[in-house]
Amino acid sequence: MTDWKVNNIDRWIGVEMKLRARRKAQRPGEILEAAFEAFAERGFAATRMEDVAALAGVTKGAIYFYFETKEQLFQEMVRHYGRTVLADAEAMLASAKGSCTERLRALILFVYGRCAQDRVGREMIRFMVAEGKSFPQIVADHYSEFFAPAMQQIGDLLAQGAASGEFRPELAGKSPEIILAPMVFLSLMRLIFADNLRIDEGSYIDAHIELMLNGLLTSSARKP
Amino acid sequence: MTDWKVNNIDRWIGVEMKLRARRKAQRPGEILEAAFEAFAERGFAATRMEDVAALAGVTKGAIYFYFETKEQLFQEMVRHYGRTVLADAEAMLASAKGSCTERLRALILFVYGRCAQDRVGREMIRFMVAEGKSFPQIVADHYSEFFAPAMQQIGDLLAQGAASGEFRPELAGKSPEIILAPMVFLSLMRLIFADNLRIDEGSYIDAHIELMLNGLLTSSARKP
Amino acid sequence: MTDWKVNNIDRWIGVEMKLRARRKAQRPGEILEAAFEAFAERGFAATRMEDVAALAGVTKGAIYFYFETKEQLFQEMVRHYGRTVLADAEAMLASAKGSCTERLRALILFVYGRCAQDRVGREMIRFMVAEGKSFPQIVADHYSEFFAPAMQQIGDLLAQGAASGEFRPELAGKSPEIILAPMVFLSLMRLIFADNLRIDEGSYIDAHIELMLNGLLTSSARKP
Amino acid sequence: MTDWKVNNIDRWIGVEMKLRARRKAQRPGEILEAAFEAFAERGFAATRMEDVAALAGVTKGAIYFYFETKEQLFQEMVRHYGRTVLADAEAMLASAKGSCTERLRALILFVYGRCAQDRVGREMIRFMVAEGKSFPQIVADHYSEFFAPAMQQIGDLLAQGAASGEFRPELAGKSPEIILAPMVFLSLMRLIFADNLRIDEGSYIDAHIELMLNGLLTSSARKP
DNA sequence: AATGAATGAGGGTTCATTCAT
DNA sequence: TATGAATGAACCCTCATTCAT
Repeated sequence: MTDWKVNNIDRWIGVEMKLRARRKAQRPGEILEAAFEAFAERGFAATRMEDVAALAGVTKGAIYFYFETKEQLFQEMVRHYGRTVLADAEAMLASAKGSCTERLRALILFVYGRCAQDRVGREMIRFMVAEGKSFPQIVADHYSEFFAPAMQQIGDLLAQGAASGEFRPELAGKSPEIILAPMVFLSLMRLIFADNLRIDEGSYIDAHIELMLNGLLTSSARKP
Repeated sequence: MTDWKVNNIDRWIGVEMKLRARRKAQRPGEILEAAFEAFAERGFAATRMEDVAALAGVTKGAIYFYFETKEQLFQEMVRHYGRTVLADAEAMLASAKGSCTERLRALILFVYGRCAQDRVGREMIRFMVAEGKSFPQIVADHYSEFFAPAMQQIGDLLAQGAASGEFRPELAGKSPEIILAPMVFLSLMRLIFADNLRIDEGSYIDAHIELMLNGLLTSSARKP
Repeated sequence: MTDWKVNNIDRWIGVEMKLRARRKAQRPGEILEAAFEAFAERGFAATRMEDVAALAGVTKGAIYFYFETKEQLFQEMVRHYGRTVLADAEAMLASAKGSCTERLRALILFVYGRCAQDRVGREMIRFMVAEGKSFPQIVADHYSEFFAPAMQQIGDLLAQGAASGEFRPELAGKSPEIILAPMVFLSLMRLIFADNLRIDEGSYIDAHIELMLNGLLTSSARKP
Repeated sequence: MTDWKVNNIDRWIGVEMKLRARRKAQRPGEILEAAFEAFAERGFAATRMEDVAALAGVTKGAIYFYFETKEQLFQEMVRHYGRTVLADAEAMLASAKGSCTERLRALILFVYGRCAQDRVGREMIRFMVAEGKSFPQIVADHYSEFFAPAMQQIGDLLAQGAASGEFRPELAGKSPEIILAPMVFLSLMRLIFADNLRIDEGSYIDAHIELMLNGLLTSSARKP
């Protein structure tokens, strides 16, 4: 056996091991991605483990090495994709400067980017609507981890604006959800009508912001 | 044989006949109702024909006397419950009087009653979101029969208001969807969070209307 | 009420009653015909009672007024269509005149007409082959009522021919079935290949008869 | 732990491994065999996949790992069992020596062995008769792959015999099917009457051959 | 770690049969 | 007599899950 061969085998083994190790570490993530695509496409009940496996490039059995059941796979997938949103929103808001008007405008734009324009955020809504009844834990988590804090943040911002005289106090105190509603509405329309929806997103967002600010601002805070 | 027996048999026969005839004529409707409840509860794929049958008080086989397949049952159910909404909206709008402001307020309140507060309307949204990809025809129908005309109506009303000087023209022309968005948002939250949602509907609707009108109205049209 | 009306009603009733009476008497036969067509087309198991009913111009329930079960309907149908064949053969043979050669020729031609060219006779073979295992009684009946006596008849005729010096005795005594085999073979090919079978029936029958007689006849009985 | 145990475990593992590997490779064949038995016994429609599975020693689901549908299972089974027959006939005929008379005698005997005495060949006829209308492709295949070439072969042999002066030309040219008909007839009788058929096969075959040759041969070719 | 053959429970659908009308 | 709505037992097929390899 020559040195040449030994060296090459060693090198091959090294490469192979790294590849396998990397693949091994990535497998769960790949499966979660595949699960997202599959469940988003056909819903929980109509998706077969084999669909997920095929998308992930593995076979059915491999999934069961990482996830106990189809239900657990779904739950972990939703949790995986639902994690990061809120933290970013808080960071964004904390670093934002300027008047409450400017910060509200920035917040709305930020959430558009995260929830309406990002497909993942949109599909989360679909999962909540379509499968929420079968997975109450997921819904509860989203409520306490995302929905309630988000409303709280907007409420706080509105209260600040009312205190500073920027926003009309009789509106700012009520139902902060209304501020974000048009964004969720757009997400929903995209979920339902997909490419058939003919809405110019730019002007939709502009109209949304202008209408809200127009309605919220006190006379003195308005531009002349 | 006593009078008692004769009378009771007669009565029984009479009742029975009426019941039979009545039930037979009502069967399809009863099955559609049961299908609505079952599909709304668990989604299309996870609902068994036996669930529907049990809810309708018949056996599995009986459903197939009226509906060819599970898919057809679902489609006819959605069509059945989706039919009447728009006609009413048109009638309402045609008969409405007063300024555009008043008519817009009336329209929003009407749609709340029909889509957000009525469970059927709400579940229709769920069907669109959850099963739309598997039933594109249903989605297409709802787009052309409900969504597009509804947007058209609101757009017309806004244009009238702009022409009459009631609404700010730079807002009235854009994205009429935004006007209704908070209503759809409320429906969606109810679909997802059900009884966990702590929103006072009355003040939510008030805030919605006030904010929208505040945003839309020209300075001269505002109340002093 | 006028005479005119009375007379016409009477006449109508009379006609109607006759029609109904005639129909009533014909119903079982019509159903048996329908059963023959349906069972011949798709086999016993794959034929639905509704198929039979539709062909007979009645509804499913009506069949059960005349026949207890699907099995009984099938059995009575086979019995109905299997009845008449043998009696005719005997009559034919009894009245036939001439040499054994001529009578054999006549017998073969007769059976061709009854079994190979007649669709009913052909389909009987299909029923025996396809459903015989599930209806052993039918098979047993056909064996004792048709097959065995028919073979007996041919055997007798062959024996007569051997005794009279027309037929070679070493062949005439054995396996009379062989004489009729080509006819059954033709039936079978028609059952299987239907219209795809390109066989000239006339020359087939001629060849059959000539070959058999050639084989059977003694040198002295042959035509010069 | 004793040697005894070690040895036995080893042996068990070895046997088991071989069994598994062997069984896996044999599964499709085993299922086809089971399908043959089941479909031959009860017909296509009346046979349940569970029957086939039980005969094959697996469960229902396993069959669907190898065959898409019941229809495909049936078709592949028929194709599987229908394959080899004709090739052998050609080989046999090519290698046969002697006069046309001798070769015809050999051919008839060969086909008896393959079609009448072999149960598989017999049941093929049943499948054609009973299920041919539902599986026209199978029938077409058998016509072009088996029936037509077989008739061609016999026709050729008869023509040779006529050319060589062995066979009477006026018979040899017509309907070669007649030569084989008694064999098919015997198959058919066995299919229908099974064990109730009292025919001595040996003398039946003798009679068949003698009668045919007697009919075919020219005076000069006959034995004195 | 991964494969994939195999299981078995379950669901959609069919259809022989019944029975009130 | 005849209808046809309804039943309920099967049957075909699917698919989550397991496990020997």
